[in-house]
Amino acid sequence: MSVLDQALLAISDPTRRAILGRLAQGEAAVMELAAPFKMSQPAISQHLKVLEKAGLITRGRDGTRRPCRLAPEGLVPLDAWLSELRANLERNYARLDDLLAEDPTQEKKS
Amino acid sequence: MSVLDQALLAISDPTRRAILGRLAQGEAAVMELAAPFKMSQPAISQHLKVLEKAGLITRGRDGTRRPCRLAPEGLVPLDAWLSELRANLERNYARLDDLLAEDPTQEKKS
DNA sequence: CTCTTATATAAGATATAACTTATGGAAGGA
DNA sequence: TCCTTCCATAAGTTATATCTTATATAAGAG
Repeated sequence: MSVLDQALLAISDPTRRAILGRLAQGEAAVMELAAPFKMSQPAISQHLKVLEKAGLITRGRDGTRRPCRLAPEGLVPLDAWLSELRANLERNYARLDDLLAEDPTQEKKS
Repeated sequence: MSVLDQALLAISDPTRRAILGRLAQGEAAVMELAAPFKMSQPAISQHLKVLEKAGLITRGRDGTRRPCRLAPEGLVPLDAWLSELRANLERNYARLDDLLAEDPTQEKKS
């Protein structure tokens, strides 16, 4: 599974998106991240593992706590994919515009 | 499952991303979309159903063919989420910068 | 070392995703 | 009408995601 697959699969889960949203406001440890949810702590730890593997967060050590930080670089492959998709889309639109701009009853060569 | 969940889950699959990539260059029917893959045609139809439910493609009818088109509006929720995440991140950075700009040995109020 | 706190891991249940093959349906051509 | 093409749906299989509870581990306090 590519890093892009992993990142997209990771953020397709609303719990994990909420976690990232929280981390965008500053680092937080597991208990703090788990607090807003009805889920068990192990469930949150598992979500964090998914986010870490996807390169979307990093984790440190502070005594017994494991503070998590958002890793914005993890979004780069997603940005790149979106950009490429849109660039191709634009090229397609431009091509269609060119076709319409030609006089269809007169011109024939590309 | 929210529309954002659906869109992200949809594009987390490399086959579906490839299909979207192909459609970015212009509309195409199912057989044409299936051609590059080793998968069966029903598998592609199922992927297309996922993309359609996620609002990422639309489908027409042209005789016996079902031409598919990219629906860029389907990416709007994703754009919105990414923007908000980054806006929060920026706010966080700005706040940290402010804290550092204060003289920590002298100032105390926020 | 013992106790506590914070977190990770293991094991297991359940749901869902992603394929397959087989079949059904819709539209056009002969 | 019959046949063919294009595509969708059904049913079944296998893999994986996402929880749960129970337990292990890591680090500091006393």
